[in-house]
Amino acid sequence: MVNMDASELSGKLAAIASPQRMRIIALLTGETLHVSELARRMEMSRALLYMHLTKLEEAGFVAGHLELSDDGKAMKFFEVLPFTLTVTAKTLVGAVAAHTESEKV
Amino acid sequence: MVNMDASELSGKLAAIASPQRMRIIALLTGETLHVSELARRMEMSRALLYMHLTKLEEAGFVAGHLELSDDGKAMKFFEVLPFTLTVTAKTLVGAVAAHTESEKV
DNA sequence: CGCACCTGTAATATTCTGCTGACAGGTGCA
DNA sequence: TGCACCTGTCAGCAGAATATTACAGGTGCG
Repeated sequence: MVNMDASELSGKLAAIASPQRMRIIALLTGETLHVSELARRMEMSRALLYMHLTKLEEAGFVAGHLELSDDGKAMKFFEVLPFTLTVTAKTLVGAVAAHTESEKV
Repeated sequence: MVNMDASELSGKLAAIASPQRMRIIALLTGETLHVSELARRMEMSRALLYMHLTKLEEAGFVAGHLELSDDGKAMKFFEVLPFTLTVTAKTLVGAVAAHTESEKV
């Protein structure tokens, strides 16, 4: 991931910019939880949580995988993927340049 | 700026997450421009540009100052402020903690 | 069987952003 | 006086993001 495209960078930043999603990552840091449990701790509906998790997963911040518990119940666990995102003016210049570059058909 | 509050961090990220605003910073990097000129290069209305500039200024990425041109016309110039924004899972944990902390009345 | 868990999604309402067009005001110059 | 520049703001609208409710499906347990 040497040079990030403007839209890609924008996607990542937007995904992480939401306070709710920041909380999700904070909760999942150090501890992997399944969706329902996470929903309880976040005090939000599962439907809404799915929306947030999808965005985080698309941006590459978290990963989910289905697991069978001891008593045979299917549970989807989510974990945070290690990441470091650094943004400077220079980064942005590069991203914008890479973007307009890719538009040259 | 040792520890950033969750809402503050969210504000900064949201401000910089927009492709349009990324372009603005890219254009202003190395060269300070006045509003009307910037609007022409961005190919957008001044009203819209003001909205973007306001967000960027509130987030601390750019700064604007009024200047008198040689022929006495008032022109508002904008420049990018040097910044480095690094986000990791740890950063977010700290931001969220700082935020809930500040809510303890 | 009924109950308590779980996953997943569709339809819907609500709130936030981005954007346009129009306005009011200022200066210099022919 | 009229034109070409500039700054600054407000009303309004379309679309995106956010959030809720409601549904359909599955498993184990008493």
